[in-house]
Amino acid sequence: MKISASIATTRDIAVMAGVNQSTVSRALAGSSRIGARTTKKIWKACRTLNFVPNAIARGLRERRSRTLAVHIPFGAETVLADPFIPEFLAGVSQEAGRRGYAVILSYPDPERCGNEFVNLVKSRRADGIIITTSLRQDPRFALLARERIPCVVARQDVRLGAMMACVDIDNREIGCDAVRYLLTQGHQRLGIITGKVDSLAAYDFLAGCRDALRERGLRVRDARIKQAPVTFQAAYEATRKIMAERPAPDAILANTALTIFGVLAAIRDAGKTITAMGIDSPLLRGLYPELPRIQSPILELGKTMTATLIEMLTTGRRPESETMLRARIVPRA
Amino acid sequence: MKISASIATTRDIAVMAGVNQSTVSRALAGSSRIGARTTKKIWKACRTLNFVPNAIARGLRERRSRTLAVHIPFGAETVLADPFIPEFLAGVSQEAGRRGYAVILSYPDPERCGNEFVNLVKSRRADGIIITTSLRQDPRFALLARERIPCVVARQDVRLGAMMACVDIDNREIGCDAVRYLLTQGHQRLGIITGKVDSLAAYDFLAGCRDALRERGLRVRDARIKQAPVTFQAAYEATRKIMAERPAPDAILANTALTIFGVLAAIRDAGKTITAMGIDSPLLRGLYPELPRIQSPILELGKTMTATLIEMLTTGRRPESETMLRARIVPRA
DNA sequence: TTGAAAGCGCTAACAT
DNA sequence: ATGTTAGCGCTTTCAA
Repeated sequence: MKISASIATTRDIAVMAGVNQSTVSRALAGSSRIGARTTKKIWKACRTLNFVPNAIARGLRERRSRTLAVHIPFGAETVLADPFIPEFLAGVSQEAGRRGYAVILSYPDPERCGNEFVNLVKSRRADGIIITTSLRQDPRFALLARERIPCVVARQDVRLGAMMACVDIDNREIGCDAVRYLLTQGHQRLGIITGKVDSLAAYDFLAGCRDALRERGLRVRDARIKQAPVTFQAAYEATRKIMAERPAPDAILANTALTIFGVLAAIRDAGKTITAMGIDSPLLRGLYPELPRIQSPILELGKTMTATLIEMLTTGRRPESETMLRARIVPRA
Repeated sequence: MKISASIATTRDIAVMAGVNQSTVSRALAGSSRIGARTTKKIWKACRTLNFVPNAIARGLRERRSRTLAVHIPFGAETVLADPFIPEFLAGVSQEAGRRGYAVILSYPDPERCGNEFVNLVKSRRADGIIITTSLRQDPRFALLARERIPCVVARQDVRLGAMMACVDIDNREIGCDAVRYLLTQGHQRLGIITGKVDSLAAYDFLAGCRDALRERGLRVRDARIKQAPVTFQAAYEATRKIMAERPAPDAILANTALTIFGVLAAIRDAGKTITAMGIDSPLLRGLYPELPRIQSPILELGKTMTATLIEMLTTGRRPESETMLRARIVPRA
């Protein structure tokens, strides 16, 4: 019985197949100029020895690890509850796996510095970074540009470094489409709950809302707009305040998967029946199937960011333009 | 201006500090027998050259990558929505980071085979695996044992391999405590919604429920027990069925963070006011602050599994016993 | 206390 | 079509 089934090296394969070690390497890499007979012998040896190539050795030699890091720099409370995260990670993981890349997870540790994620690349553990921050003027971006870290980011108001690409969901369009939809449905006085303005997502979303309001000849200040942290509690409180204003809103719009639940709870507790519209999630769909929703392509976002990063790592150049993903409005049932 | 700030090697440091490359290596490893003056020079050179050690090279030499993989083998729909995941990953990531380990994410790709996670270790990308499956008789376990993969798993009914350790939340205790609590509160006819029996979590949870029922002299069949997939819809339907039975239940208990919402929706739609009790989450706490809840130590589970795996990798031996984490009952507000 | 040298397992340039 | 050889950047004997 074999003691250990997994320490076979290309050398062992070479010995068993009676060829040179570099021939093994070539055969496994799919080089064309290898004899059919030799190839067969090599593959057989691989199977019997249960060979799996040592990715570390390959990485050292090739100077890349075929691994990418995904950094999720939210505040602690959001990180633990946002339904965005599992779906996004699944997208990243699937696309990376399909292309032979592994994924390193880089959560921020609230206790620590928070910039170690660049070291994942500098230490060659990862070839590039996917970073989901939505902060405006995030200091991380200067760092990434300065260190020349290949990365894909959500759209930013900063100049992109040479190895930075942009993929995002078009939040401005979301805001615009959502407001248009609600107005079309006959709603007159909208309440809008967004994250704080230091979030680019909230900023863009609001800009889109304003576009749609103006388009209909409505003054922006006719809408009740509240900016609150992306937590259940904050959204709840903001909604209560909006509902207390006169004239009272007849529809409320929220721009994150989490806050819409705070909105709904506040509406319920006030005993009102106001239409609420928010980002779709399995839970929202289940709890309030009748409500209109914004379907954000989170899985696709993860996949596209990943594909873009790998493309950039492969070609060595960043794409000419940003990629903007479209969300979809799911009308009231 | 430096073209690239991050390709410095120990050799470069050595040249700059005027010492041998191996001296640099020793100094950085914190070897005691290095002159104070030399150490100082080396550190200075590291700072000016912006040195970050190449983890790949070190991994090749040390034959370990100081990286661990976390594998999340749920069904697709659950993976995308389960609030368990972000919190668990945060726990893993924090503990790993604190100990100088990186974390590789291994989601299953529904399209693919699903056993590639063992290759993460065989290819030396990871030193060990954290695996969160809760399936009874999961075939993965035989595989992990056969391949001698160091891993930490949730408690299983299988014999553990030499390098397998167990850390789990005590689901039996949860079931027992929850039923006891509801009975103490004066509820007489419990409905219980769990995942399917092929889930060990559901199995143990039910066993605990039975313990508590018997303890009070109640027959198990007096409780309405429904086993449904861990999805919103399934829980909703199961709850409707339970509520239709006679005598009708006066409290319903659910054992996952997701299903409780299906239960609550069904109760709401039926226009009843039945107590529901489920696993705590920020959303549940926000939406129904008055309900009793089961507080599962998910973050701690992630941390403990990680600590256990690293301990095992360091010592080379698995711990003598399983670790069981306790959940806490949060009473009705 | 430090230097010299070997080698982890792989790829690739150069020979044959 | 295949063999030879030289490293990738680090840790770790073995000498001095």
